[in-house]
Amino acid sequence: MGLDFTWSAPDVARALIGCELLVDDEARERGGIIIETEAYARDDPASHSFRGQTLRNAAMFMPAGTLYMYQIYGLHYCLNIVCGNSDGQAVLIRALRPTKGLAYMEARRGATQHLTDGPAKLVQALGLDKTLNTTHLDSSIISLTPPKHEPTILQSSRIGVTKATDVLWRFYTS
DNA sequence: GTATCGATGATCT
DNA sequence: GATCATCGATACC
Repeated sequence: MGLDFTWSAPDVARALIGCELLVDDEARERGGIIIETEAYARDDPASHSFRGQTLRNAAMFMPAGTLYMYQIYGLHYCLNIVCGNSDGQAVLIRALRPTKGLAYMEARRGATQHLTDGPAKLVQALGLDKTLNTTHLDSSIISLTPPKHEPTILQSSRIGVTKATDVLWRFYTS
């Protein structure tokens, strides 16, 4: 069982809850348990892919498992994993529960609280940058480990979007 | 604890 | 010129 990124984005978003996401390069291993995700699809007014492929969202139309990192509000970066069949689907990683590399992440964030409780915060804490965009998970410094036991999954409408607010594609666990 | 608001710049219309 | 898949500071409860 586990997880197949060629699944639809909502299925992958649900399956990612409880997985441990670790980043390991020559500096330090750091990461945590994924506790919040959001799915975005092709025919989805809230998705970057809704109006078709552009330079920014090109990664979303690449094969499943490709990483999509974009800059938002001119300041922050967010991390997505592409799903489906090169058809404009992706899952936004919104929050982690830190498990490893606390000191590294505290240094990256300049704080000891709220290290990874937001999509841009976790990117900063993990020390990721836009060079990961369009690269593939399997050849990146990021690894994913499935949960030992399925966590309790809750869902809601997506955060910070004004379109398709009736779609319950935010998945999280307490 | 919640609410509001400004920062800041790439992207798209 | 408008729009952001956000965050942090501030004010208030």
